[in-house]
Amino acid sequence: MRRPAQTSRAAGAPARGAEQSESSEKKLFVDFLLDKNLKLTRQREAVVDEIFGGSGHFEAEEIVQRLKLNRSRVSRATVYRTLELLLECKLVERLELGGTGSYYEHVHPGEHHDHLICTQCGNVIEFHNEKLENMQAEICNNFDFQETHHSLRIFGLCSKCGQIPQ
Amino acid sequence: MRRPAQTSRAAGAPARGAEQSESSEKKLFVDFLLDKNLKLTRQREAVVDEIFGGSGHFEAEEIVQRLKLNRSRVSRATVYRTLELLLECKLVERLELGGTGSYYEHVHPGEHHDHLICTQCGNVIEFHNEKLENMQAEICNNFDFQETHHSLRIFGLCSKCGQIPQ
DNA sequence: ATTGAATATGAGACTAAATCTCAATTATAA
DNA sequence: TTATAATTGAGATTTAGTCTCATATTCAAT
Repeated sequence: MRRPAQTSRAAGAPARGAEQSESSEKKLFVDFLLDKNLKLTRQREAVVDEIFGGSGHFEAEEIVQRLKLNRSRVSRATVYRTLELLLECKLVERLELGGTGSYYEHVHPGEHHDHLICTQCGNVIEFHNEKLENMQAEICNNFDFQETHHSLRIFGLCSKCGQIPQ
Repeated sequence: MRRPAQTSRAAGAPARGAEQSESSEKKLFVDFLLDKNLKLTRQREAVVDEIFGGSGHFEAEEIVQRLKLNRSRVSRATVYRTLELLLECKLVERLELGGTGSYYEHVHPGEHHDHLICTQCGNVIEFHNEKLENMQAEICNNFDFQETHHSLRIFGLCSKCGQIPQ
């Protein structure tokens, strides 16, 4: 996986409709903060705006840099701390692409998806399959396991890379 | 996840029967080396013996230490390098438990399993579900994606931890 | 508006995990 | 035995992320 990873949006993981505005998601975050007696600071707001404003997956360091270039000054520590909060309230998911560090992605409420990861070109394809999700729920049930979140990653060669003889 | 992680073997991921001896798996590794014009060294053999001899999941550093204590001297670099080879020939799988580093586990040929990971006590439950695997294969097929491997992790509270009110 | 207390931040030190370097060593085929 | 390609080890280095703690900020109560 040499090239910087890109994201394709697949059927089943459609672009968010107009019924879910960015500000309503931001409100979810603000409510989450209130609920935990945490404060809405300039820095947290900047991080959230940056993440909700972008698309695809990103590294924590990328947010640090984007903030540095574009607008407010937010420290690395605060970016990581805010990402933790966003993970907790499920507006962001962590994604390990097989390399060393973690990627993150903004997820719209109730729109979880899984990933096909091309180990050749780095392309990441999102998909969602309800039957798969249901079966996982069933398995959890069998084990009396209370799921909070899950991650399914399928690694291999995408349609383009699969055609080139290895 | 505070305590050192432990592994439970669940139904569907049974203990290996007598029909698959450790030495036959070692032969798979040796053949893999030969096939790639790689050499069977004392160090590689020591790493493989250590891994095939143990059970459950482990960190790379753990193997470095176990080798240091028990028998031969093998450098950290060589342990990591040998793990890469074992991943490639699918005798070992990498497992990210949500913390910083990676875990590995010895997998017997054709016996892949997935994981339920308790974020409270660190317990890791293995499971295998053929229907789930088939559906994944179908999804790959739909995307013309050639899978090499996959990883499904379900995080949450195990039956014990789920009973304790949060 | 002011105040106070709890919460948050930033700079940079620190840690952990993994990779890299390259001179010296070793396995294997001829 | 020899040639050579592959391998190794020690430790430097990189990377990703966490931690510390003095200072600053938020926000509810006044």
